[in-house]
Amino acid sequence: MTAAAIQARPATSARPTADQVREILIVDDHPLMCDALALTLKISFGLKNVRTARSLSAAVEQIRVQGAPDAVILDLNLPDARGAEGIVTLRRQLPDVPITMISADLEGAMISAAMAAGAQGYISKSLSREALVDSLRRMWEGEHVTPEGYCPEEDGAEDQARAELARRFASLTPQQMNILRLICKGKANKEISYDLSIAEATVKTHITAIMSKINARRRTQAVLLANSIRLFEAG
Amino acid sequence: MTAAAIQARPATSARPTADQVREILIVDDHPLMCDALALTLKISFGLKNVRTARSLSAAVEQIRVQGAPDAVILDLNLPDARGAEGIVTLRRQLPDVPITMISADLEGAMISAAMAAGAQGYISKSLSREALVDSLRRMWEGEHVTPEGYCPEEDGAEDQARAELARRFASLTPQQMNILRLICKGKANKEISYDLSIAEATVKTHITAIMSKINARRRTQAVLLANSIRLFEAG
DNA sequence: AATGCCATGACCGCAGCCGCCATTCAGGCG
DNA sequence: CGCCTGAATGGCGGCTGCGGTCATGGCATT
Repeated sequence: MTAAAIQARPATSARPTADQVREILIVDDHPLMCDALALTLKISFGLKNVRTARSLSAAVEQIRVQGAPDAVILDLNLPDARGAEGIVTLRRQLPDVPITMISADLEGAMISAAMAAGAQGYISKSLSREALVDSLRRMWEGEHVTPEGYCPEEDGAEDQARAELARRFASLTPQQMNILRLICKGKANKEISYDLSIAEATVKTHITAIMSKINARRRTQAVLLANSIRLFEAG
Repeated sequence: MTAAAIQARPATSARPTADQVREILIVDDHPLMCDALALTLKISFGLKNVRTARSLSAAVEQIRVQGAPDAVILDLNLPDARGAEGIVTLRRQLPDVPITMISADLEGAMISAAMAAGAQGYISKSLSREALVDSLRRMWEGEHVTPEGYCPEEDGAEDQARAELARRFASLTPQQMNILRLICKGKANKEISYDLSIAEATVKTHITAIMSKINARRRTQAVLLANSIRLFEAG
């Protein structure tokens, strides 16, 4: 499955190069960081088309309207998506586009979660311009890039299982993701139905679909699975 | 409640000293580490009474029979207790005894979890003899000792809330802890009853008691609370 | 006698599974 | 072009069984 996804990249060349990246999308709610990144990219890579979005939902909508970019830079902590949710969601729309995670938090567990979810790389917000540019170029050439201090702790099998799990979560529809998020806050079906202004019966139906997709039987298992790949961070 | 527990320390001196530590208990399933620690302690502190236990349950039983030691050194990964469970359990029996966590894993989140659960300090297994002895002495004098690279990220309020939560978990009875552990694996009541060879009705009663103690209403909330202080690590 | 832990069965509401319908969108075809 | 169709998504109510509460009792320690 993994190999197939990688080979699905349009075969303009056996090995992608950074030159192919013409249009990029930055998703970050922090305006300054957004501008700084955009400027750096324009200068260092000569990019003209740098798009930005302030939230995950805005990014999704923009991709739907304006089409797919050639690369994405994604903040870990967005107003509507903390944790791996952002990657998983964008992976649905952009199966072949390299997604770079950017964050101030360099905790090992978070990095592995992001990589397992399908990120092309993970870089620190406090990186120097040169290092940033270099990391991005390497990612756009197909390399997986992680911060220095991070050792992959690749058990192989375990990591692959988490990637498979991330793929399952990626198959959830937006509404299903909303409901799962509330489940993972410990809410009851009735509360969820009120929050989303739908009938409790509908909530249950969605939950059944979620369970089926992620291969869980009890809702507690769903919570555990979501937490195991850090789908939603504390909030 | 908190103040009472702290003041319960025998008022032999306003400020405890390392000299008061005469008898110590090491809880570790790794025989070599156990022996190495015991030897080091005997030499460096002149201790004669070094007791050992290979599992959490063995430690609990030994304390019940032989009485309380003056200090405890506790491995993070025991066969019957991974994560903060060990601290929480021993804290029940030994509210006034300094418990030192020892582990190879230096992840920040795990350290804060252990400290919030009531550990006196946290030291690495790969520490030099001098550093080890020094850290232990400082802990036994009342100081809270954490590894070098670790910054407490004390939000104060948040950390205090977690400590309060750990105290609540400490009030669980052994059987309740067993049941909570299985709940946190995503098991259904019927499965739990089978695993523990009791009636499902009994399981439910225990769960109600657990919920009441940790202030949760749905079982998913219980799972989230347990995970938030890393009561049980993956297994 | 009193307290704390464990265990049980009966009761009730919610969780999870079923079948069914409305809307939307993409594509095939007269 | 209009129409049909099928797949995907969101939505609903009913049924069964599990999850959570209550009242009760046995057993050990104090």
